[in-house]
Amino acid sequence: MTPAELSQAVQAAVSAAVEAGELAVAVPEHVTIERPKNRDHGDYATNVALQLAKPAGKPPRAVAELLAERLRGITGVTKVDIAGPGFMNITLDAATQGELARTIVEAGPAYGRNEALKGLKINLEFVSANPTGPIHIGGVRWAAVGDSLGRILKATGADVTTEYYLNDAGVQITKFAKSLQASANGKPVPEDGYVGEYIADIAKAIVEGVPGVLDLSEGEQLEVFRTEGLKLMVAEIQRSMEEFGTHFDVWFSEKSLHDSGAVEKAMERLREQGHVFEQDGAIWLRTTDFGDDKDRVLIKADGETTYFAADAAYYLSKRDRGAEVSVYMLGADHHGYVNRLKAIAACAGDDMDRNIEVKIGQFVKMLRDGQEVRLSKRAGNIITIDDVVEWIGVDAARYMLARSSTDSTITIDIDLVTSQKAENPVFYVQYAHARMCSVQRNAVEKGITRSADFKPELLATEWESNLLGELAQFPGVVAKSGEWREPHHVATYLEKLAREYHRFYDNCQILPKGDEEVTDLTHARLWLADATRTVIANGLTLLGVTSPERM
RNA sequence: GCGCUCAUAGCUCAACGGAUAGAGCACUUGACUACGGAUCAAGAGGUUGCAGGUUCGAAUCCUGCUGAGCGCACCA
Repeated sequence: MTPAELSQAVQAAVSAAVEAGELAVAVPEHVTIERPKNRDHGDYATNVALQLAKPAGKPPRAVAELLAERLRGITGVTKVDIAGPGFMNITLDAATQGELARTIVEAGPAYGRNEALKGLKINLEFVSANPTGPIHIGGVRWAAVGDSLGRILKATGADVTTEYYLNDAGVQITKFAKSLQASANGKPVPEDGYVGEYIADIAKAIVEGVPGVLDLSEGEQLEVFRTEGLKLMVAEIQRSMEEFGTHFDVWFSEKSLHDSGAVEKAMERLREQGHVFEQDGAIWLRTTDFGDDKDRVLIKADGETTYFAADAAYYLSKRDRGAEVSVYMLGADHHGYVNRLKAIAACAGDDMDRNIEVKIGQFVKMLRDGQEVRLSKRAGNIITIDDVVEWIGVDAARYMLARSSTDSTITIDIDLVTSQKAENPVFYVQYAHARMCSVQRNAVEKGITRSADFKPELLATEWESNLLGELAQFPGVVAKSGEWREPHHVATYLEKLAREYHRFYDNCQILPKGDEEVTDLTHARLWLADATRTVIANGLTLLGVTSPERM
């Protein structure tokens, strides 16, 4: 029996009590079933009686007693205790719990998928760093978190489009082009230009790829450096993302919004909604109607459209392409945009509490020898994605960046994460997987094939029970991560699961020792080990981390 | 000045408003003639920044304070 099934059973018990006239309450839509920290409290616990006590006008323990009586009649439930203020502690029999191992193995990669967000169309935009340089560490965090979130949302039934917004229009691109041009001509970097070896690399590539470029007039040259530089920089970003295992369904060009007239159309739509006005020769959007601290300019007095106008057009583009929810993942230095972005949605007539979500990610620090690392050879005073991959590898980088809440600033100690001796969370989880693969290899060597005749009731020790209980949590964890847009719960979960597996492994011999007989217990434990391997692999896949068979 | 985010073990981080706040690292002590010791077991380590409030119950929600990071353009 899974927690979800148990939850339904409790709901049914509430319904039955209501129908019997014993409880005058509305049946709750969700009944929380949790795994008690203290196993003396049973296999599962629910606080539903505490929640229903007030509306029912009865003491919590009395409500609990009504429900407990009904739950005790369910097959597989061996005990229902009432504890503390009114918790119901539920104990299942071993066979009912053990059956889960078969369910998981048979589901394979599908175990964990759920329908919590079934059919919801979500646009997930992340990284979106300016194509004027390599992706820096903040962008790397979003690549890890955003890509994982995309995978989790898909597993949760959502219809997700992942997207990278390329700011390929505007003054920063001109600055970038001028920096390339200066480099190609052996001139010093212009005021406020971009510095770093990558500028020289790209400039050189352009000079080699476009013969005669340096013979063109200054203005013609600049155009070549603009278009070619952009092309090369975007290609490099795409390569970096690809190598990082991060996939975007759409690379959306800001320039295309301007070129296609989408910006003008967007402003027209906002005007129809009544939030556009003119003042001091400029065109404004009255974002203060929806909580922004000042109104925003769409068209400057000189006739130029602003970046903000493109943002508005971009939001509407996402909407037009079917997104019910647009999720923006921004760095902490952009938190000032939250209100204005949400105001765009509201000004367009959307629900700013539902149709748009803005997530803010805090900064990442990297340490080596106890000192913060700030410098990158290739790009001056920033750490690039390639630096991170070179230092700690894709798996460790993705895992470490995705395992913490984006609300926390995080510090990654390069020495810890790369050390062969020091344990670290990535290897801890991966090792559990490799260990199970090893057991399976040994089983094959011994000629043991997991029997279809599975006796779940044999998985009865506390270690097996704990492991099964943890395995049962997985679909709920995935659903929660998706609903809350917080991938780190998957990592936290995997660490707990790996811990339970290692405990099981150390206390429960799976394969026969020496010339001992192969027993039903051998088979039952192989089912359990295989189920655990499946869940760890599924979880690591959601994080975009590999599941090695050997380490 | 205004606003956003954060503050949990020596360090890095967890904890749907729930029971005794948990892991890993580091530290102490044990366990390989058993499937991988990158593991396990035991120990030590906390006034959840401070002060109030809400309630059956607060690290979590509210208010104030302190401290840190960031942001407050007709820039992008």
